Amino acid sequence: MAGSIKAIRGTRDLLPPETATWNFVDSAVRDVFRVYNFQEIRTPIIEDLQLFQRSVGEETDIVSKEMFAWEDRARAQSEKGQWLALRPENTAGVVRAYIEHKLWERPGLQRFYYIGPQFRRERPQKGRYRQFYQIGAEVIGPPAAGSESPAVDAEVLEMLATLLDRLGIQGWTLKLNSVGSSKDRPRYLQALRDALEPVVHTMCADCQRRAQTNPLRVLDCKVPEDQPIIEKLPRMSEYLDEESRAHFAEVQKILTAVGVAYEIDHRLVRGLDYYTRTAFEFTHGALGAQNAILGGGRYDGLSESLGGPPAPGIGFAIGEDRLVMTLQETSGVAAQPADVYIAPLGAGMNVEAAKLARELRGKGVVVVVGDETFKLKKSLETASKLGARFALIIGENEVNSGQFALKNLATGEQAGVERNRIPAVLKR
RNA sequence: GUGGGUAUAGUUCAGUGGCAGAACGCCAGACUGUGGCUCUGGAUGUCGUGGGUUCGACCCCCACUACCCACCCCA
Repeated sequence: MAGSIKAIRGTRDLLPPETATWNFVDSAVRDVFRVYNFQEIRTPIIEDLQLFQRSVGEETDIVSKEMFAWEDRARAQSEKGQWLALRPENTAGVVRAYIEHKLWERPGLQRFYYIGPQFRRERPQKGRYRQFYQIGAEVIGPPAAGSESPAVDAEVLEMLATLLDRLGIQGWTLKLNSVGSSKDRPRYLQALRDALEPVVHTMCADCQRRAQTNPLRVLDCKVPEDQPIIEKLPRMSEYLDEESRAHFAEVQKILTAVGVAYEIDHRLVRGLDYYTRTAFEFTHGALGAQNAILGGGRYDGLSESLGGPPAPGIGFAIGEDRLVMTLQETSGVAAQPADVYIAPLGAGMNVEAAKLARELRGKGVVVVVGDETFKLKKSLETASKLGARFALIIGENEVNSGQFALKNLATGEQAGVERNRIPAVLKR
């Protein structure tokens, strides 16, 4: 319809039967995370803009160009308005909540997971939306609780591998790198800048820009001509101090021991400023250009940069839209059909149908009810299209005799069933 | 933000400077209370929006918008 209101750019409606796949993913996630003792956290969709400036980083594309942000009305004339933003990711909100509610006072490590919408004002394309959904988890806590342990990193990665396997996703790749601690990073960045300085003018325009704004991103460049240069650039691994090196080695040792396959990718970098040390990405070939199905890493200094106590952590975010996409390209999930379609036949039968439907639903039977004005032919046709297993006819004959006509729509068999036996017959 | 492609029925898509099409779907019918298969009939479109050229534009031109793909960035 021309002129009618449509979903706004970059947003979309998720309709049945596709929503069945989303529900399948959600429940698999809750199942798997539960046995790792992760618990759900729900944070607001709106946050103080500063939260993202101080965590994700003011210079990142996400914060500098892609935020939905606005100034809230001031409450008093003397005050200035507060800048609010739709969350572009959820780790910052979780860490904010951790600090705000003093969750370090709780025993041990905090293990949270979340499932929810995130917002970035990017140009939409395959696997990229302005409102998109992330499934994420965070492990965070005081160092004394073991939050810095490489065992935590390995456990999180192993959990992800378990989840993807559980979902039946095949052909994923785990890419792993260490981007260094806050002590390692400046030394590496300096080395990178020094190495780029004499050669950057021969590189692509994007790299020349990146060399200025975010030298790590140069490693990401896909321009073929630049590859020989990038291969010769210093690697992060050469600039890790002894502690970081041992940490990363231990993560790999455990992964190998538990049988999770990974690839070291020296050029893997993350786009958010808060990441330190272990960084990772799971990719999948079926996704097109946006091939990262999930990404994450350690953020040892994030709590402090938000005004909290030392609380190292590690987390990840799964792009649920992309996950569902790979699932649909491989398997797909069928919507649950109705157990029975009740076809009331003739005046007064809607009442009988409603009574029976209520009883059956109380016993967990999935019931769809037709209408007494429908011709039987139409009711049966609708029942078939819905994929119902049975059609139950309620007409004068049935009410008088007490024998209800129950038809198996797959076999075509039909039999009279006493009213009190109907639930038993319909049980799967 | 940049580039390319696309825009016609609910969906997937044909189409020609001179009355708008197919398939699937939807609705109805093929004698009484029996679906799937088949047959028959029907409805639905301001041909994305706004301008322009023309006797006449769904078709040609311009602008805009949206969607798709890619860059960028990321999940």
